[in-house]
Amino acid sequence: MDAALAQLSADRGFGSLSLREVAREAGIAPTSFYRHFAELDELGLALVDEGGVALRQLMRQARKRIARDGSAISTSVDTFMEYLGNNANLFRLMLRERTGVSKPFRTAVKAEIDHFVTELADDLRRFADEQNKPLSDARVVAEAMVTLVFNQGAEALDATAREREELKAKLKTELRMILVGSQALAARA
Amino acid sequence: MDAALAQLSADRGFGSLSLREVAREAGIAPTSFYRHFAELDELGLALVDEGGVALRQLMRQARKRIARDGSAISTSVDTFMEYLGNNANLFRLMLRERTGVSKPFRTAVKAEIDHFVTELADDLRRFADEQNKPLSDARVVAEAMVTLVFNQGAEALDATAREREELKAKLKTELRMILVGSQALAARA
DNA sequence: TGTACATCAGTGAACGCGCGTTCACTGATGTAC
DNA sequence: TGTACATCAGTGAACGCGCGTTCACTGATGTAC
Repeated sequence: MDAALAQLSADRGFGSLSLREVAREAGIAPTSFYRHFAELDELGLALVDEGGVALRQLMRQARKRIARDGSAISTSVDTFMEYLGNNANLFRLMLRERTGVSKPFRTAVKAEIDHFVTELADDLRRFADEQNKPLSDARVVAEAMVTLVFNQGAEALDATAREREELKAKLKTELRMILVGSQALAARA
Repeated sequence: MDAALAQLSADRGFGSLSLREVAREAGIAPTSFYRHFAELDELGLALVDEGGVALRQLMRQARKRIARDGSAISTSVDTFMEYLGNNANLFRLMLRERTGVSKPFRTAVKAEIDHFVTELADDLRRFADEQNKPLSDARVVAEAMVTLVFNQGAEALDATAREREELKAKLKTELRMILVGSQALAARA
């Protein structure tokens, strides 16, 4: 699994890996691969699972920091970007396969993201209650936020440190617009 | 080019096409391919150009309809989805290669989308002036809108008619949140 | 109008290559009695 | 504690396959004079 991850990059997707390449990188004979997985996709799906674990860790970490520092949007974005840097290839895999060519991959990644969206929607509702600022369509808000975060994340992966900071600032602005917009729509209704 | 487009689907990306497959579909010998393009990627980039043309048509069409029917967000989303249906594989290509594995493709698609974002930002500013409702960060608003539209578009491509309607409704809500949010942020400043 | 020539899209045979997968086999480690 | 056996991760040789690309060649269409 490490060997496969190591070969991912902006220019190498999981789909372009061959079993023989992965085995070479892992330092084993191609035939030995079958001792561990029935086929290459099985390894890929195991990696997606790992990605899901990383997402749940990320969420717990963000919650902890928000409880301590406040500033939910800014703290969340900072935490996300930090995780992105530390697990670059795992996120690369998730981001790419989300809209990739293999249905099992798309399904698996979407399930992980869906779980993430659900948790975020819960947090948003709780947050809205605490602050007494009602939100309209919390689930839709959460989906839009996650879409924007993941898309900017994909850009950030291959950006310079300077560009990364700009992306973070832009992303925070976008999330604030959605949050404020949702509050405004709730107030109108 | 038609032969290549015809082979794209949810489960077939451009990257998984072989020159021999395309030639077979086109009804010519593999060697004849070289009479038209130096390599397969050259054909792909020609298709991305076609996609850019479709995007510009889409924008003109949407402007015309908005001038006639009003309701900018709703009309734009409807027009986009209609185009999506009529040029499914062209959009599939753009959506996939935007974050794909080949740098020339990513660059080409991003250039087309960037152009689209710039035009949308102009429209948003003009619209804000006419209605006398100032916007904050029109460019950021346009980018967020385009990100959401394209992502929902990718989902819509393989959805049933019923799911498509839900996606449209959700997308309109999301765009409204961003627009209203941007107006609210401008009002606060 | 005829003639000579250039261009152009097409062809089939052939090449070397990396691929996924099968097979029968090896030797180390773990387990039962 | 010793012995017999099972399990497990590993191996190299071999297979057939589809691939991109080259080559020398064909015949139709377009162009110059």
